[in-house]
Amino acid sequence: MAGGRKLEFDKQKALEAAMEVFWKKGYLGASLSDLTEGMGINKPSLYATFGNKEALFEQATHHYMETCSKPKSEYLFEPNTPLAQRITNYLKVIITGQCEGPNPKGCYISLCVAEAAGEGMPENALKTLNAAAGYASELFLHLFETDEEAIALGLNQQAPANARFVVTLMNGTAAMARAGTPYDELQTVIQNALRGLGL
Amino acid sequence: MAGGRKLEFDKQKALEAAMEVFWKKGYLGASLSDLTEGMGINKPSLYATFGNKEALFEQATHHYMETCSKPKSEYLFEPNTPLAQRITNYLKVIITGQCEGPNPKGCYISLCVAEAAGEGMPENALKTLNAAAGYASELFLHLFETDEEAIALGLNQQAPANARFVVTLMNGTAAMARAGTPYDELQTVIQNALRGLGL
DNA sequence: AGAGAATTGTACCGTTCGGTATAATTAAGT
DNA sequence: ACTTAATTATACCGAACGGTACAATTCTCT
Repeated sequence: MAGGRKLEFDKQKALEAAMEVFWKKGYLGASLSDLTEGMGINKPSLYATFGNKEALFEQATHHYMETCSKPKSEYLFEPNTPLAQRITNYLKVIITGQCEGPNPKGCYISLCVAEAAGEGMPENALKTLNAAAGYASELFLHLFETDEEAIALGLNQQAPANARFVVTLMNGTAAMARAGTPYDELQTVIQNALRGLGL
Repeated sequence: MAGGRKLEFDKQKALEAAMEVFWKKGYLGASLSDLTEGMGINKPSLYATFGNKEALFEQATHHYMETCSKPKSEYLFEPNTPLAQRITNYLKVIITGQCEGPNPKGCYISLCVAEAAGEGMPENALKTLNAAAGYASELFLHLFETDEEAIALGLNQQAPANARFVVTLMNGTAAMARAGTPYDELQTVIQNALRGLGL
């Protein structure tokens, strides 16, 4: 036995960088040159560490869901907080993530799903993407179906439609953010959304 | 003097086909092979007739706005029709266009704007695209600021925010439609949208 | 019929694409 | 020190990219 040369880069940092490249360019739009440059490594290192472009995309997508998407859902289930306030807090942090910070504008998933409809995306990347795309819908469906206050307000009666409305709006804010709309202008749609839900 | 060989294809039909290719693939995502195949012509014919890929995109975008986008706005200004009904009719035909018919799913402009944020789009294509992207916002801004019933309802007081809400939602339905959501499921957001506006 | 103008198909240009073979490095274990 | 395992950089692969030169074809006008 004998251990070889050490990795000269941080695997997590490289994955984070790959996520940002896909977030900015999409899957097909991100070239290997874009990726290796953003990650600060060479092609052979990329292939040895992550497999290939498709496998890297799957890992980057998983990383996005775990670090950027899922953590924000806690705002929806904060105890001792009215439903309207929870949804407001959630949408605020979602829109903030779409408009501000060091990451690219918009939503990683929304962008890649739009890209995927044009065909040319490999099979496993598609599967990973579709699984991620369903997360927000199921989140709000679960909220409207099981939350005590949501039931009291009757939001559970049309839970699928209500969930679709919120998810549709979040896809819309992602598109607007990507087009350059700043947070201050986009944040106002939250009030309209709450009214649209009857809150 | 002397006229040469006749064009063997219908220029308008070819432009229509190019529009569909860009609608499905985006600007960068549409290769010349995609375009020539969809249009049924060869590359030299394409370059002789439309200039180059960028010029073809500008003409296809213009064609989209004139034939798909602008005609639908008449629903917003139909006389002797309540505002809520006009907006409902407009959104219904918009969502129908995003979900059904022979064209690709979603919105041509919304897709290309999302693509443009990833850089790599040439300058003139960007300018054409940004001009087209502002159309819907200005349309609803004008509606909420000048429509008699809108003013009576106070929608003119926050016309920019109300217009942004509707445009955001339409970008959202475009994303949902592109992801495969059928018309029947998407149409329900119209009611939420009207409530969100206070109608 | 013949000359000139325009469109056609084919074949090609340099560049970039995703992916890899190879050889030079760097480390650990004996 | 020496072997072995792992990572590095360079250079390359066939294919596809946007775009074009060229010759053959098809037309109008004289």
